[in-house]
Amino acid sequence: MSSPCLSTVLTHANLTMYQTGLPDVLQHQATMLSSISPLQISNPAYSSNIAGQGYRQISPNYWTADHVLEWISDQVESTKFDANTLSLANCAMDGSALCQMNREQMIGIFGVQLGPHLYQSLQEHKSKMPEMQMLSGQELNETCQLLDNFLDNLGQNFPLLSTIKIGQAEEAVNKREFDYQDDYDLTTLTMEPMTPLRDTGYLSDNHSDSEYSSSSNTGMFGFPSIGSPESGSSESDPEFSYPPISKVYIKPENGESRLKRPRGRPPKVSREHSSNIYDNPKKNKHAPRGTHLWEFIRDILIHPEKNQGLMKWEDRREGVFKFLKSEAVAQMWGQKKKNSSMTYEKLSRAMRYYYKREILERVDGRRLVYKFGKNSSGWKIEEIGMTM
DNA sequence: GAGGAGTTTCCTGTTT
DNA sequence: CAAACAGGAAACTCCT
Repeated sequence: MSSPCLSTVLTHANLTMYQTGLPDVLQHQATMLSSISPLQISNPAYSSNIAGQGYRQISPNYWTADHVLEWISDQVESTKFDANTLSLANCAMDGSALCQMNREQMIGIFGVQLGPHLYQSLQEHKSKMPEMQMLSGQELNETCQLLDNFLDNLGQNFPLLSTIKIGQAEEAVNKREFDYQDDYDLTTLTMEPMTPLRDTGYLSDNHSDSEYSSSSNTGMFGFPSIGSPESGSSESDPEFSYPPISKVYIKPENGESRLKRPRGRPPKVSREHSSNIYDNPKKNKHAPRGTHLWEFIRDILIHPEKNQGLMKWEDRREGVFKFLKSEAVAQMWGQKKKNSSMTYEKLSRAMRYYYKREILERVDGRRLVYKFGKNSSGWKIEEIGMTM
């Protein structure tokens, strides 16, 4: 995925966000928002995604990565800038990251032509939303607190959710049980029937009802960071972010039961219950095209705010990296692919396929360590345009 | 509808 | 001994 046409990807991102994603989001919001206070709803980070109104009504600080893309797209159009010369990896950031950049950095990233224009535009947007700028500290804190409580409650039914840490909220909220880095440990989780994670290897059969039925996503992380809620942030991944609140899939609509099989080889149906794992009519387990594992991994690595101790660079220049929380990363990948039974075991198999394609290189003798290969892109400091 | 890409799942064996 | 690694095989979805 070296450098796809920006406009194509932007279009894709918007499609994903506003067409594909919206019904889900709305549905899920309808379900969830009753438990969320008006404050949360008034939080621009929320409303933006609920309404899909784009970045204009929102302070740049709260732009999601999709908003940023949308904004860049508009600026590209208005300046008649040739988007093909833009690296999408450079656009993969959310509003808060964007706002931290000074003019020179923007020029460095977006070039002398587009950079100043973007900077100017950003300042204008900022000045239009002064009150939004004030919405930090306490209000954000309260929001996070509410989310915290909300998740606590939710966590009673959905154990994994209680392990979620709200992206940037970590600064605003006391760490406590949210602290993903410290507390998140899949091995300690009890997978209730609804979260059919199997750490024990290949006892794979009973994803049965749970995995493919209504509360299917419950075993996943479920939260966007406040700064980049449920939106995309990279070229490869319009949806990339810490995942949105777990979607609570309610029911098949209008009886249109699509018996969609999950992706990949079906889990063995023998051992315990060979129930209808495909009974669930609603889930399409396949993520949109353009979502590749290596890009997902790369995006975690190049976005420290999203990394949160999941992975680290061993050798930044050489592209050597290490999984620190392998199962957590696998869970996130699974969340992204709407597959709650993803494990590091499976993820690593996919990683190994990259050796052949030279997207990754083998690092012998080091566990959980991989290296980007010559057919990967978007991770080098020069490509990204800023130091991490 | 065929075929390819990119996984996902399962499995057996090996290495750390 | 457990966890990670390796890689074959089959199955699956999405896309062209």
